[in-house]
Amino acid sequence: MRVRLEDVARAASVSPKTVSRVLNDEANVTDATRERVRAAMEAMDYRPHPSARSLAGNRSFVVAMLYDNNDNPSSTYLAEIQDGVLEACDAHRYSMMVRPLRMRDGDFIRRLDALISDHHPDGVVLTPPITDYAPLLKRLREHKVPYASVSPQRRGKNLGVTMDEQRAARAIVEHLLDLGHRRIAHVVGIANHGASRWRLAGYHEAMAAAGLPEDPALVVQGAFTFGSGVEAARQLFSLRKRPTAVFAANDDMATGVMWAAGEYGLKVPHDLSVCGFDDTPLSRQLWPALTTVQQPSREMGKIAAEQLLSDLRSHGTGHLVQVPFSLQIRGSTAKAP
Amino acid sequence: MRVRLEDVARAASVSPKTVSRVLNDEANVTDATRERVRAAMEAMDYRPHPSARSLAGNRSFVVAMLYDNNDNPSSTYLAEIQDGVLEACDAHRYSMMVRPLRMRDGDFIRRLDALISDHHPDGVVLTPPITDYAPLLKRLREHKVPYASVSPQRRGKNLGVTMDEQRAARAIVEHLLDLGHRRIAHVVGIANHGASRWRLAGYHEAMAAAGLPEDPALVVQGAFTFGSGVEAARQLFSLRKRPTAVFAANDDMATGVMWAAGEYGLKVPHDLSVCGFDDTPLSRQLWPALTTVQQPSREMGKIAAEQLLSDLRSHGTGHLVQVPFSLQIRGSTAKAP
DNA sequence: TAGCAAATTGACAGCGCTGTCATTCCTGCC
DNA sequence: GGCAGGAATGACAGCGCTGTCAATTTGCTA
Repeated sequence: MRVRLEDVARAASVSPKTVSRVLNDEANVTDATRERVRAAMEAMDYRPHPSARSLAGNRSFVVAMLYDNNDNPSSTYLAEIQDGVLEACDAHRYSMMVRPLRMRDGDFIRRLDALISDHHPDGVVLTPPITDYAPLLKRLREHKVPYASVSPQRRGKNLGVTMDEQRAARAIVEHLLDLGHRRIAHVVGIANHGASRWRLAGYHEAMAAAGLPEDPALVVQGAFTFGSGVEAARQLFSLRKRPTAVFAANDDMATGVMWAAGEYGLKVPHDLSVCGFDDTPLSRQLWPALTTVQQPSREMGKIAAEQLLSDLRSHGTGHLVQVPFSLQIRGSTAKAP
Repeated sequence: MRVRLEDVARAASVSPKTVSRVLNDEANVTDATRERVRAAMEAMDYRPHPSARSLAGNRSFVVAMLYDNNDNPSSTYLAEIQDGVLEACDAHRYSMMVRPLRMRDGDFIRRLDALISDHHPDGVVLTPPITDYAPLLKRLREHKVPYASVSPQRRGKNLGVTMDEQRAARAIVEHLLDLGHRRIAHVVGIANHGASRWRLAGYHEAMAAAGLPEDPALVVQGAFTFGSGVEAARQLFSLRKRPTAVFAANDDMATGVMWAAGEYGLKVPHDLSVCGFDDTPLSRQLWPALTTVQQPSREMGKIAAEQLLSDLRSHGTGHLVQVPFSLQIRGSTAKAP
């Protein structure tokens, strides 16, 4: 039979309420008592019943991770964030609930309301690109459901985690500049995504800092997919003056660029340098391996969830954490021809 | 304030217990009463409190989806299954919990036990490759937690969903044979995975049926990844007598094969036909688009969850459903040179 | 039309915890 | 040594629902 809090209380010779206090890390328990209760819990392998805690304590121990599976960056990216969030939730004995929401759907808010009234999550983790969708944020605030974001566009006093993508993008373009490239193209991601904007801004910044004139033909729209990378590259390779390097806003598109290079008989990196962003597993499997920016997605998911949980525990302790990036210089970039 | 069952009862002039009966689709309620209660629920937008239901009814309304994120087929595949499972759970007002478990880790069973004692899932959905891991199944039975599987290797009286992958593999190889190919290679997936075995068996079957001699050099080991596809292809292209067609056990490896073809100056499909398996989004983005077998992963996840939920509701009503496959003949395969 | 079984409905306790508030146990200090 | 005041602990009700079983109504049969 299940071990209950009452059983632990009896074993530790205290009242159930005291065990509850220890369980919830509440104040006003002497160290000796706390230790005794802890030992009893341990010895009996006590597991609190989440539903009972939830019912009595008016909280759910559930964190919902919201994402947009329509307009999403890539399933690998989301899967990694999910893993990170899950790890953090696990560590704090929270459970994670995942929730696809399609921003473009009319019933977006209705589905959010349903999530909240059906499951009462204690908090929510938002992932790109829905970190900055105003109606969503408004609704969450109305329901008083705290949230933390992964790579939000607006950096306010909100919780979550970011990376300085603009500086990272600038750094990778500077790497190309250092290699002697001057005609450097950029394949942009989906418009309105923060990722697209920051990476483009970093590209502009690096080019401007190098005193290079902007050639609008070298900035091509993509959509974060392999296919869009192929198409963007075809446009670039059809120019009278081809670029000698392409910085794609993510690895999938960069892979598409490398693919298209093959079609045009361009050898990477001899004739063309290519770099991406994200450091997906794919980038290491390519040949040559892709120069890219490591974005620690899993870690970022974990941090976002931790900030949320910390803030749930004691309001005001959550922050917006910035994680460092690191360039992964690999075989796909080389001296300009 | 929250609408409670009691409020609905008052509005419908019945006892709380009767509302509960309607909520749980129990027998012995007159149609008139049932209707009246339903109307009241609707009018008041009543949402039962899952924790209260769970606590009183000794069930959790939670379905856990277990997967191996170490040795997994691909995150896209898992993400699609997850979406399907989630859809089914939502429809039945269950919540879904995801759970990575590493089969190769020593604490596999401990983590499973923790999942069960912490969250008490009413049922579990298993995904490849952990659908047939004996210690896992044993433990689930010991805990009396019902499970349904996606593509289990053993077809017993268990619940879940399958596709006749062997016949699908045979069909796609026959497609190559129809195009006049005789030297057809196969890139195998991770050993022990059902998917690898069935697809290989289908390949053998088709070749044998066509009366073609087996050339062991044409069967190369891969690992379901893009990179392993590239390497396998390099082996194949280094043979004195190259294959004219390659059937890779999944799309990622097929993409790798196409990539390697470029390295060797082989034009797809002119010099080499390539086909894959899964019909991932990637397969349509490639140029030429990949001939492959459509595996309706999302649908399969949904079906597996539905069978599980059906069986939870009334024991014995869940089945092992077989879904049809369909060949997606696209640009990557053509007449033998 | 009485009489009985089956169908329908309801009363009530209790699932395992936590919030509230009362009680007891310590301190330090005059 | 006695007492105020805060720290530690406990008693008890109740969170919102369902299981059990009792009460009532209904539908038949004789």
